[in-house]
Parts: sequence; C-alpha cells; structure tokens
Amino acid sequence: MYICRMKTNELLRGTLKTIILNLLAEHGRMYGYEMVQKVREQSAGAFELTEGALYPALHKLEAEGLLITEKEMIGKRVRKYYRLTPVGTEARVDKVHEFKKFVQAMQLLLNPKPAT
Amino acid sequence: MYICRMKTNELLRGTLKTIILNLLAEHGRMYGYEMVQKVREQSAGAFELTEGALYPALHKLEAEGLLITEKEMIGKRVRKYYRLTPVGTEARVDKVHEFKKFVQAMQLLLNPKPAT
DNA sequence: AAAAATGCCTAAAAATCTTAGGTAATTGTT
DNA sequence: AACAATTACCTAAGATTTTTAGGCATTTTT
Repeated sequence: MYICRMKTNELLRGTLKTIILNLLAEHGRMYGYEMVQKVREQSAGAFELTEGALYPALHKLEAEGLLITEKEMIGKRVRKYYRLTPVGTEARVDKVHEFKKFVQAMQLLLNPKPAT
Repeated sequence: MYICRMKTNELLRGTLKTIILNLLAEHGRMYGYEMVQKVREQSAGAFELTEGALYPALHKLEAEGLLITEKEMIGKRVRKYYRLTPVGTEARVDKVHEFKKFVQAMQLLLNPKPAT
C-alpha cells in the first residue's frame, strides 16, 4: 500500500496535463511511475502526483492523440512508455503559454497596482 | 441572460478561494457582483468569474467562518456585502504563500534546470 | 522469508466548475 | 411608454477532475 497526496493541493487542479506534456518534452519518453518520481524531484518535493490522477490523465491524453505509447519488456514486466505526438508537442507550447498568462493575471490580482 | 466563462479556464480551478480572499483583503468589503467586475478589470480581462462558481464559493467560505456578511438595502434591493473575519485574514496570508510556492515549483518543472 | 519498491491499473466518492437557467429591481434606449 | 440591458442575488443538473483506496504481479532490499 502506498500513500500519495498532492501537497500543494488545490492549486494543482488543472495543471496535470501541462505538467505531463512538459515532462515528456523535456525527457523524450517516460513511463508513468517515472513521472511520479521526476515530478517529486524536479519540484523539490512540493508536488506529489497521485497515480489515481496520473494514469487516467495519460490515457485521456493518448485518446486525444497528444501521446503515443510503446511497450517494453523489463524481465517479465511490461513497461509502458509515453511520448509526445506532433499534436502533443504543439499542445504543450500552448499549455505553457497559457500557464504564463495565467500567472501574470494572478500577479495582477494578488499584487494590487499602486495608486492611480 | 448573461454569458460567463473562465477564459484561462482549467488553470483557474482551485484558485477561486485565493482570489476571493485577496479581493476582500484589498478592498475591505465587496458584494458578489462587484467581485466579478473587479476580477475582470484587475486581471485585464484574462479572468471571467462565473456566478455559478462564485456564489457557492462565497457561501462555503462564510460557512467555514472566513467571511461574514452584512446586508444593505439599495432602493428595494438587498445587497450582500462580504468581509474577511480574522480567521479569513490569516487564511488569505496562507493561501497567497501557498500560491507563491506553487508558482515556484511550477517554474522548476517548466524550466528544466541547466545540465548538471 | 518478509517487506518494500517497482509498475501497471480501476472504481467509488468527493470536490469543483460549467452550463443554464430563475427572480426582481433599476437604468438606458427607442 | 415599452423594451432591453444591467444590476444583483440565487440554485441545480451535469461534466470533469481529483482523492481515496484499493487490486495485481514482479523485482529488489532487508
């Protein structure tokens, strides 16, 4: 049994796809379990993906044509690698751009502008 | 009939409470309809709160003791002002801090660190 | 030998948001 | 004066996403 929780919880909502697409853009190809580790590492422990959220998201991205998979045998176990499709690569650019705009807009809201 | 949509959609998920608490910290007291306008203004049109999301969130924050309300008559209409409680003021500080940590962690994920 | 880690997965429940209204008073337009 | 738009509150059904809580099998560590 394992325990998995989003530590900086609520805010992660809606960011999962962006994170997945980015990981794959950076690392070429990855399998699910690996993503959980990488996200923990690269976020300095701030984010902890849950597999219950991750796998359905991966399957959905695949169904949407943003990812493709290759299976590989490691001993007697199947490991499922994910990789970006061209459409996925574009989508990733959009997602990152959208995220930046989102953060900018949030800055405007959180840091009230100086008196006019 | 009105049309309301979250423009930078998915990402706004989980941010609504942070936004509400902040608006109130900045403006003292506000009513729901006013928040929709202010968010549109202050985010330079990037965010568009939906009332279907806003009002339930306000009611929940009130139930949790983070907000209190005062009703005021404007002509024959009731206007409901929201204001932070001391608990709400603290919660707002936490939320903003959490958001900053969230953005930092996302930066780490989105901007791969230079080769080690 | 037992426990922990690796690696995939799903399904029920909870939480949140969108969509799509309803109601009523007031203000602006033709 | 009549009609439309805006102000201002609200709710409920449905969609989506996430948490929680497992299951299963293999491999590695203790």
